[in-house]
Amino acid sequence: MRILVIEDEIKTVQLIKQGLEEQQCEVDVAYDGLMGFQLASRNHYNLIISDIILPGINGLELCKKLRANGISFPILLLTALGTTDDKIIGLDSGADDYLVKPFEFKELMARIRALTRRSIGSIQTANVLKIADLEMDLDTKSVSRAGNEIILTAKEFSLLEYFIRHQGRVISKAELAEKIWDVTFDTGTNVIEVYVNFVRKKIDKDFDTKLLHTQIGMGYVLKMPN
Amino acid sequence: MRILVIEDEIKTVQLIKQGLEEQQCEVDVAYDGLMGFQLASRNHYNLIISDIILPGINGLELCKKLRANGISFPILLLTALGTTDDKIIGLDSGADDYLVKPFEFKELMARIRALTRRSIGSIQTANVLKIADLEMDLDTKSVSRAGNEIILTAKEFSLLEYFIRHQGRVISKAELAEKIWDVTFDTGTNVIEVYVNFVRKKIDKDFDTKLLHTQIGMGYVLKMPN
DNA sequence: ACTAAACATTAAAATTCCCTTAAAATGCAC
DNA sequence: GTGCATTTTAAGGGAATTTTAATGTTTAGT
Repeated sequence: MRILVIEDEIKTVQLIKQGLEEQQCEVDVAYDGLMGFQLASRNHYNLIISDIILPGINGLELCKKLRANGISFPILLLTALGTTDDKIIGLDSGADDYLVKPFEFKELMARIRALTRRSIGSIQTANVLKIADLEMDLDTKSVSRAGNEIILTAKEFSLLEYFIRHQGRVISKAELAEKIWDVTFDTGTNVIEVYVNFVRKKIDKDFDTKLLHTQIGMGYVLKMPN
Repeated sequence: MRILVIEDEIKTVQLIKQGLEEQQCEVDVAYDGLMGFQLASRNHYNLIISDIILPGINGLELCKKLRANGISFPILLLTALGTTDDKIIGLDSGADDYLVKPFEFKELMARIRALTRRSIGSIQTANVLKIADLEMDLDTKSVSRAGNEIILTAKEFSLLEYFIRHQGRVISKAELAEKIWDVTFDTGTNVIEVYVNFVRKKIDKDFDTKLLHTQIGMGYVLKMPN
């Protein structure tokens, strides 16, 4: 776990750095906003902890700059500015969490765990897409509904995957043709209808609540019925 | 944006639900932990807001159960339990954020924005067009007025979409023929009148304030009456 | 108030869209 | 190449949508 701390107050830095290192984290420290920005741009971190009041660029501008540059790792703002409006400005400038000084160290640690859980978890947890009782495991390429295994062919799998990833959205045949069949314009074929029928037979036929619906003239949706 | 609120205190629910709906969020409500779990398992949400003290399963157990079941959308715990240890327990049971009651509503909204920013890969918009209490979701191709769902066919949808996009402007039949029916000149048909009638039946008939008006000799306007 | 034009409404006709089935083509392993 | 599974094409039928057409109502101008 790599963490960047941006803070000019030596005492706070010491406290955080020591605490984090006890949890086996690698900690980099920047003492002003510019240095923080440079470090964050050049290296990959699991988390940035930043003060708002900083020499050079302040923490809010730093957040915005980082986000504008496409840097997406979690940012926790840690500051003495404690009014509700301060918090709103902080969060809206791109931070993921906001903790007001003085704080208890164990709360900081819990918030750090919450923020970093995702990035770590995503490596370990299985790659499973879900809607209602229908599950799709992208690693094992297996699909099941209500626990019953469903065997799909490659095309059927791609099609269903696209539907699950865009569940709730009505997807036009033109879009499916482009994304699943890689054809840009209609070639007067009905493959899509045939494949929707195949998928339906497998995921919906034996079940009461149908998931794959057609909106005539618009496309298909995968969703729970109302 | 779909949000699930799990809370047994009616007043708090009212406040949150109303505030979120003003921001064009779809809000589902569960009044106890079990119902919350069932809704969260069956549907896809962008965020769950849950109280800790709940009838049935409490908020902490709910978090753990949801995470154990592979449900990964953000959870915000909202509770009166404000000690640091409460927060730590909450965050460590799988929640992403923890807000102590009483809170200012605008802080809740800012935290919601921060939590959902990520999951909405495309912040670009929830893709909703609106006029008065009439809403049109371009993704789900669904339309509602004052919360009541309205089913439209493809042509009706296109027509209404054109009206909403150009609300307040008087649109001639010639323009509609060109934009919606792709014909450049009049073929002595009355399809447009028929379809305006269809749309009116669905969006205006059951409501007091009519939105789709005709300006004889000029065309149609979608607007609030004066 | 009367008339012609513009629009609204309704029902039936025409068409499009989609589902389904089966057969043909393709790809793949042996 | 043969046989099997997958993918694509083709065709028929049914239902929902779209259009036409006929009739009723409102509006604007005289």
